[in-house]
Amino acid sequence: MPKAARNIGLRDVARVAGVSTATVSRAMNNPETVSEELRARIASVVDHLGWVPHGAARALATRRTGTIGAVFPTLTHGDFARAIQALQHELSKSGYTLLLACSEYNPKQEYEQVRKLIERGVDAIVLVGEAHHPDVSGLIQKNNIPHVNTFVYNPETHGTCVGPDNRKALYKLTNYLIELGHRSFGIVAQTAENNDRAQARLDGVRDALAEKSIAIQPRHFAQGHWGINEGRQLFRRILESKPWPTAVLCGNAYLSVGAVLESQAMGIKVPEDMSIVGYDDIEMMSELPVPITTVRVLSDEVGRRTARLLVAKIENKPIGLDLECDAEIVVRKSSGPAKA
Amino acid sequence: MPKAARNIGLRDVARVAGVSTATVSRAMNNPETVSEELRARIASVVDHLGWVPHGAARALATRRTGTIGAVFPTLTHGDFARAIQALQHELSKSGYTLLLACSEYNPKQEYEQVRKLIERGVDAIVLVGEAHHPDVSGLIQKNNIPHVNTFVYNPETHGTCVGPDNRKALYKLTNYLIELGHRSFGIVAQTAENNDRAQARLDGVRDALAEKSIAIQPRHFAQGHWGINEGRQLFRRILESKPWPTAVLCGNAYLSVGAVLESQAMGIKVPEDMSIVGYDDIEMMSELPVPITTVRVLSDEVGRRTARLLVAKIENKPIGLDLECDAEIVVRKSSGPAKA
DNA sequence: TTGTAAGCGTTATCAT
DNA sequence: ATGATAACGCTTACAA
Repeated sequence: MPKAARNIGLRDVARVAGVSTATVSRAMNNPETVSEELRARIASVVDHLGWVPHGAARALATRRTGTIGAVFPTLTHGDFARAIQALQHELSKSGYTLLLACSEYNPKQEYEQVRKLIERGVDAIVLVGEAHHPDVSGLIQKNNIPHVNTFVYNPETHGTCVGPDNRKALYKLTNYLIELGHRSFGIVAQTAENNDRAQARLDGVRDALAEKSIAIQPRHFAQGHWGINEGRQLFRRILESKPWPTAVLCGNAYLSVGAVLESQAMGIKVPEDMSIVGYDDIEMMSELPVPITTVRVLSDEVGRRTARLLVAKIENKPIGLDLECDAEIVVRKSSGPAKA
Repeated sequence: MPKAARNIGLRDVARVAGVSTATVSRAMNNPETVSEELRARIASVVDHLGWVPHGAARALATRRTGTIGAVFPTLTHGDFARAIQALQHELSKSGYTLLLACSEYNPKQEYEQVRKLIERGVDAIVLVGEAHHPDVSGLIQKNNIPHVNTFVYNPETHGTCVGPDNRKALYKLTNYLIELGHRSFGIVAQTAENNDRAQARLDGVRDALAEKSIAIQPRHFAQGHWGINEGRQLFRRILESKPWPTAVLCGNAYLSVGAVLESQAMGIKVPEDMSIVGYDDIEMMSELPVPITTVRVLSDEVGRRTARLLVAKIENKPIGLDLECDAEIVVRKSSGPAKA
């Protein structure tokens, strides 16, 4: 147990200022209901004593903590990091603070984190994706906590999600390649395990191909996680035997960077011999010798809108906000017409 | 104001289980002091009622929140993100949660964030660097909160910092280049404004050069922030007029990637015509066609050790831990002997 | 406009 | 081993 150093409290301020505790409290939270004179006197005492209100006590009394909980799969992906930063920035404008946790793509861990966050009394919860541990939604419901699923948009669950429509995005991207004449595709996919967004993107590709009766050969399909080196390996595996696909779709930014770097190392001409496209837009993709065609989602925008949506929910205000974020195809040099 | 839905509380559990509130509390926090029978009965009631303890109330009673506050300049730099993730992971093992804020390299904002964190009752605080707003240390001291400065190591402030010795790291790196015969240096520096680590690194370079009476020509010194594109521009600016330096030191990973990509675009042979080195090690640096020599700091390790140090401080345990993190020079193809 | 006093949901100190 | 009960520091009816 820590020392018993009685700290400065509201009562001390009240005593020194010669007013009641209620007045000090009001002076802090509803200044307009306190006479100017007292307000000034109290302010100076607060300053002089260096009093910092005790959040837990306030939380206990108001039943609100001013704290928002977020569980992200990882913080090291640039898009999540940007979203978190924007989320944090926007929330702090409204006086909220971010309580951050990390699930490491593990649903059980996500559940535990959510539980902990609720215990900490968060006023709302932010998650990524719509696929969660079966008990998560029950937990959130039971405690009656506003929540938002990010990086997904699903018309059927409107109002609870903010992000791009992953399926639609890759449906569009695939059709763009089909229009360029491509008929043979390779996929360097991000594993869809515990990742409904990756799954949705894969579905988008498959839907688009199915409409043209194009099938993907098993040997042209490779799955991995994340990382330039992994992208290289998977890309190489797809090209193990000929004939090669004329277009390769990559599941995320880093996989696509790896694929393009490997293609260069192998002496493949991109896009003349082969088109390579990615998902997500990180700076590197436009700076490489062969800039990479990709889908750009403004992650900061996801974060910002999530923040606004949350605040609206917490404060029971109307949601005047478009919850579907654009997923724009950015055409760069790595894609072109299919080789004749 | 939110609805008044009286929630399930400790008293409800006590009532249903037919014991006192004190016993329930004990059963939760010191199970060994409660008879097996009651413990089981209480556990089942807790489960059945779906009771989640109220953190704020607990915090009010114990004067501890189980929450650690951290203020980082940004979350989008890979090294910070990794450190935060490791920090979070390690802290959660000991039952702590991370309250995260972002200063955006703005000291005043950092101060505000620290203040807010203290108000939220954090048990300890994590900052980056040792240069803070003048009032920060007073605030922390006054509230008697354990704190750690990360990504710095300074023997003079031992026990309050965890990280690499930035000055020493670049002193070593510079000497490595000097030993390769380089005498004319260019610097693509990270601006040192509000960034004592960048300053320390710059000092390391200058100290090493000064020992050999080497001066840097003003036109060979460029300063920027972060980003591949910025690295390109600054690199190009340094090469505006001849003679060129034979070695270019870059202030961070992205600046060095930009420099190397630009050197390739300009047809400069690296390392034959020029050596280029960076600081920090991100995956891309080893995957580029010309892998980049750099200084590797294990940011996860910084995060992990910070967590352990904090927990030790909070719980008044001895610190059995090396607080200086290695900064290892990783030699790759981008550096070599100076051109004759 | 200001003061009084009853909570808010736990923990911890006493007794028993 | 268990129970009563006083904190913990603030907010907020309700009274004045």
